[in-house]
Amino acid sequence: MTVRVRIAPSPTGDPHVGTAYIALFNYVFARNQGGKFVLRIEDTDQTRSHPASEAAILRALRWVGLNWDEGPDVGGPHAPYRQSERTELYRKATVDLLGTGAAYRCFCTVERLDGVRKTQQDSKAPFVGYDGHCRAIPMADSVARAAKGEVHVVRLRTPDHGDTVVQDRLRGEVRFENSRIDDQILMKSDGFPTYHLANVVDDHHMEITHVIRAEEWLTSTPKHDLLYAAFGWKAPEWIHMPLLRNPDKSKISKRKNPVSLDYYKDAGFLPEALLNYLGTMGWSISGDRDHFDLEEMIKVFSFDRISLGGPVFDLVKLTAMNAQYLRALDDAAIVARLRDWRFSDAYLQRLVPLVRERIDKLSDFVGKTDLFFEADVDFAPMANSMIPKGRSKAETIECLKELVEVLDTLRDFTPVEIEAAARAFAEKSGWKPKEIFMLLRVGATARNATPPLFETLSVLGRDLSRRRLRLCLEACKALPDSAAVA
RNA sequence: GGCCCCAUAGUCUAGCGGUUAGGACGGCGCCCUCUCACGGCGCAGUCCCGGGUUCAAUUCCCGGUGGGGUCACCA
Repeated sequence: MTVRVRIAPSPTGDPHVGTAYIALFNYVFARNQGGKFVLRIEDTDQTRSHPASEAAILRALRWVGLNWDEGPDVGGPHAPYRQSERTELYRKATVDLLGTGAAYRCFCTVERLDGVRKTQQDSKAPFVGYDGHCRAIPMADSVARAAKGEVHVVRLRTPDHGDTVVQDRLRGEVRFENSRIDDQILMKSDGFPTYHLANVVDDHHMEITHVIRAEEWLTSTPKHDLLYAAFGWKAPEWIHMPLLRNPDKSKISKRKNPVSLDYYKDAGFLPEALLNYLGTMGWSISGDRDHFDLEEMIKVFSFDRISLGGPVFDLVKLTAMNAQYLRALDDAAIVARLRDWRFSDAYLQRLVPLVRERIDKLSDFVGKTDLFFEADVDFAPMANSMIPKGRSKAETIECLKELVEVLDTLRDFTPVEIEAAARAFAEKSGWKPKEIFMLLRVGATARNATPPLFETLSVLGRDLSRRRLRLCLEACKALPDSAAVA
């Protein structure tokens, strides 16, 4: 059997805890079965792919112990693994489908599509999706128009009647009415495939037998089954894992939960504790135990022990589990972990330039740099200085929210880039640069006096900065409305 | 809104027709102790509701309710 592990690197895409969660189950199942895994990198096109992000995701997965450099390994024969390097395959597949009539060219404009969708939504139609406008274009016309260079996409012709029954390993039969399945776009007008096409074509050529992915894909699975059928290929076994949730039960998101593996690393969580914790999300090793390591999980793994209620990712419980792992380490091991984490020469050398003028004795160092060695900081003592003079609580909250988004869009988290973005934001928002800088300082450090702001943010990194800004935002919300200083 | 998935304490879960409904986190209390932690012990707290099926439903079926997902030339 062969399983695939997908990673989707985007310009600012961080290694996501959800990616690790799904990767974990793929990894464990494959190792349990003595199977193989194929890594697939879903860089959709030139504008969105980002090599640095790709590397960061792989590094983070290795950090938690999911290592594709060892073991029953990456299926070399199926290279290349980047979607952007497999376009010829998708093109050929599309030609095949067009030839058999299983797919057709659609020349509709985006405007027309938007109009159709709006009409359907406004009239509360039971089906919202493509209306089949281009289905009836005769083959000869279709070919001629394409040859003339007319812009078009390629859609799958889905059946009008009957049902498509998806076999899900965890749920059994899941039935969908064909009349409600959209004529899915396979090939975009820019010549790149959609996920649906690339996914099916790659999984087939890479001889994937088991697809373990998140539940959010369940409703598009009938389209994938239909696509396999159109090609005359055998579909893999589908296994849809429950979705990790925020405390409010919605799908886990960075607005409500730290979601980047880099956050957990920076905050000083032990990778084996994080992995163990993820293993208890929707899966159990037995009735009275929740501590286990990767190898043990691999040895006894079974899908029969999956529970389908979406598990809430609970930082408090993760922290408790981490504490137990930490205590199980001997002193020397903890020293080694500390070194790797923040007490490396490399890290200290980043800190020293920031504080050398601020320390009169070596012993001042710890007091001046403590904010770099903390993860979540306490805003309670800052209650009186979070809201800038002359600004309202609501304004401050809104500003913090937008600042987080600004930081999220930065490609490299360098001081120069951060400063430029902060100044640009000040210009746009009508806040004075000084005000923005102070808000950023307080929000990211819970302190009024710090080393130079942009260098500080850069060293802290995107994930710690974001987390602290969010915590500050929450602390602001908890303030009485009268907290603003006149 | 249509479709799809799900439902055991606040949270993660065990259970797969008959159990005092088990474990973990969190909470509370006690013990240990120069403090604080750690550790140990204990307590409180759960089968969403309504119908069936059955001698017997947390467990099986149906309906409701609730939560979630999904309805893009994103993945």
